[in-house]
Amino acid sequence: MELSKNFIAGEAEAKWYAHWLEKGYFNSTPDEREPYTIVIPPPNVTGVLHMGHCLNNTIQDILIRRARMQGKNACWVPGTDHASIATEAKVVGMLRERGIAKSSLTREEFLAYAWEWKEKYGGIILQQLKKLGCSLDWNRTSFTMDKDYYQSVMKVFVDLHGKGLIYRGKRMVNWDPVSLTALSDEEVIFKEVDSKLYYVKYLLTDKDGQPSGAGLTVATTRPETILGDIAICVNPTDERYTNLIGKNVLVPIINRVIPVIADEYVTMDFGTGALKITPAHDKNDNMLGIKHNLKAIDTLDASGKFTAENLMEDNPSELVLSYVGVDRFALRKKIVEDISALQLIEKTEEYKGQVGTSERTGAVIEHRLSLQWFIDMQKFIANNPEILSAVSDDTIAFHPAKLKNTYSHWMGNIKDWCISRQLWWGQQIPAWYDEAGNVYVAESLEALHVNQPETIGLQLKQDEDVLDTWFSSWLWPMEVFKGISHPGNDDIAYYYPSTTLVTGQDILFFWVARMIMAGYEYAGQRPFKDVYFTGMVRDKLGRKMSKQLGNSPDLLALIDNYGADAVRFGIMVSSPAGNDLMFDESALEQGRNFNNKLWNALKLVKMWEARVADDNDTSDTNSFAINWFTNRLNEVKAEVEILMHQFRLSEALKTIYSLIWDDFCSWYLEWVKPGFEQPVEAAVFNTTVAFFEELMQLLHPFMPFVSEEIYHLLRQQSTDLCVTQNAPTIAAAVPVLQQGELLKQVISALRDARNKNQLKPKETIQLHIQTEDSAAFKAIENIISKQVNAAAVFYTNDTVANSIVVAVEQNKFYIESEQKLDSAALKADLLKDLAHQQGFIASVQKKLSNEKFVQNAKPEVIELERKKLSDAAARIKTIEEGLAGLN
RNA sequence: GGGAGCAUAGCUCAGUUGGUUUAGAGCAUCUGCCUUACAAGCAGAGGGUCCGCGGUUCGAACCCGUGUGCUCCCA
Repeated sequence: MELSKNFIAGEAEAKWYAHWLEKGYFNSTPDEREPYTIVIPPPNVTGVLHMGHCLNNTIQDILIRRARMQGKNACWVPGTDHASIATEAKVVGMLRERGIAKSSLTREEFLAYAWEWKEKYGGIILQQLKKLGCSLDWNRTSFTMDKDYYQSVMKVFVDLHGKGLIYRGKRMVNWDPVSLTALSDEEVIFKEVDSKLYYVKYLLTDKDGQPSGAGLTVATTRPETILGDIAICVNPTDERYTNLIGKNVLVPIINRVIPVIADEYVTMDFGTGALKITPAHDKNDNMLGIKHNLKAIDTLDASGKFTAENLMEDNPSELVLSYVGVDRFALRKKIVEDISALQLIEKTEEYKGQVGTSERTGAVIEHRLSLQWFIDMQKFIANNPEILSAVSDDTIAFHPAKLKNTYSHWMGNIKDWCISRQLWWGQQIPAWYDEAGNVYVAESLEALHVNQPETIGLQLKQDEDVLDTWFSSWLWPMEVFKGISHPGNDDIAYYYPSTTLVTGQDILFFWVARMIMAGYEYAGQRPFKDVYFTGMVRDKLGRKMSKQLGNSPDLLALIDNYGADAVRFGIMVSSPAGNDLMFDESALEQGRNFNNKLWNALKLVKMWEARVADDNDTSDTNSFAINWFTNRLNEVKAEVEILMHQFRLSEALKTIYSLIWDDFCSWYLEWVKPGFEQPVEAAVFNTTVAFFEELMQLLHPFMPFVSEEIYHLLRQQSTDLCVTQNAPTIAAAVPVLQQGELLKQVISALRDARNKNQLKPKETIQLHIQTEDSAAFKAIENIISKQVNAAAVFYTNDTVANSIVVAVEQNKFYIESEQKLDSAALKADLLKDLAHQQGFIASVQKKLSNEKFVQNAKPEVIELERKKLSDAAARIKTIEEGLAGLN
């Protein structure tokens, strides 16, 4: 069969993926084998595959394919997340383009559009994962809004509510005035922005409440909230203000009389040391407001526009009423102007401050008081102390382990989790209100009527809000096996807890921590044994990938250009565990070149097929080569096993790459390669094919397509590589490996000497070997002469005059050639080496002559130093002989 | 403001309880080769104040202190 010039990735990918699916290799059902379970971090249902997914899922596929080849029952569960905020934003955007406003729709109409959108775009991302070669059990595809899943979320809400872990409360929340919803702390991104610090004067009042002329200056970045001020706060130890504590001041424009109070919270050296308190619009102010029992006056509505609704007690002036409906940023300007007109702005300073923005819409968030549902996290953790201990004692092992600190630090400072979102797309909160405002919680209205018959006949209205997306995805490792909706079923009993979770560091708190919480609360055990955290994929300049920068490559185009295996190789070879990854397309090129290298090695072996010798003779040289590679392969298999166990995937791949490219192709194949059109020994051919198969097996989890293709082209196979079980690893024989290393060193040193002396590759040499072990060299002299282009090999006990001398360990090699040697260059080279050796020997001698070293160091260390000394001395002797021979 | 981490070749990174030749790999660079598997290749080479300073030790890239620079998380 004629093989194409290069490996054609696209054809192999389509062919093998379809074949694997048809054979059902990726499907798993419980049996007597040990399970190896991974649940995919569910991507957003309407998302498309990006580099982060590529990294993440390649890693998962490597782990799951390797487990499958190790005889485990490998189960990798796919699925998607309904992603309430992101998806709703997309649907709203789509409707806007069609000229439909969300506000003109009923909830049911909107949800119909959303489902339509989901049916159309949902799952595209899953198709893309197939392109990457991901071996997911597609029969198990889950979605966080599937009927059972939805019901399990309801069940958990009701359960936690019943346990007193969920409460409803008016709290200060992060409010996104664009999407009109509360955000959890984790959804707020702090950005540094240039703003201004305004110094505003509040006039002191006399006994009659009239302005006394004197004033108190407050520095603020948010003058638009001034009309909600309820107090001025100073530090009680601040001598500048002690006489003012207890006095009253007037709020500019609205002329509300407010007190000056004292609290240690206030930093004396920020601004003027006096802080205005606006409990409705700032978290810290709110905290102070509660402490000092102050009223909160809300002056901004849900969309961040001014409202006078709560100002009626202040008899608002026409000026104040003119602000109604003005957006917060315009309002800031207006109020500054108006206070300025009252001559109450003392000065303005430039200020760099941190501003919270919404992760989804980018809008500057407001702190806003609103009625939300919360989970009492302290209590939750107190009920399940394993949430903390499991991570600290490695019951759940984090890779890299440094994230354990981050986890425990976060857990130690945990805040209650706001789980309600003012959206429609998602699980609607299962709470109903009667006309009197009483709240009833139940899995459904029917359930409510059954549980609390007194509610029958009441006018009930369900809570408008939905639950935070993470309130459903924290159940993922259980509910993909229907562990919540159908407790105790065969799947959950077999697959849970899952083996490894692979996810991004950025969702450690959002998701990983909460799955651990849910795992202990609802399954009574850890949700996974190991967590492998990936870093962020950045571009080669270290920038985050973003649409604005346009530095986010189109993954499918990359797969088309380089092939899926090359993409997998490229992303894995440059991905240190847990660190950010600088993505560079040249890594993919390396992957494609590797494919090609494999392909060419295959072509060589296939060429031999027609020329296998009839007899069964095997030369000593070839026996040596085979024996060496057998052991080298065993050595690397053991190394890879350790690396995989430590989740050092990138290093495992590099190790395999080097084994194939360097040891197999550059050394082994060259050693056993017959001369032009010469027959190949039967043993060489058969063993080489077997080696090649083992190499493909080792590589398969990383590069599944090219390995499967080559495996089948090597010879007729009875099964597929994808499910071929690994043979147990055999310990390598060290002496054979050492001999191989010596041979490589000799060849490299001789080639280097040839190169330095500008001997043309085609020019043959006479090689003289001076060694104490000529028998060892006789077995491999054919390899040496082939590799360094020697016409003849001699053994000698003496220096060979007018030759290039090369020393490797205790052995000396003399190169004789027709070409005249450049003795000056040779001499310079030898002198340089001599100086290096002498420097080295001096440092070793210094160590050995140090009595304290000899007394304290371990015997084997001293022994080693002695060996270094004798090796170096021998080497110096050789160099000196070489120098003498040149003169 | 609080916490965590990082700094090794031009770039990206290894370097296991402190001792395995005065530090390794891949990529990039340079030199020579179109050698019948492979120029998407082959053979070789050069390149480092292990961030600075101080300390512990017989011995430090590794441990301790300190300074500098960077990154991330939290407020």
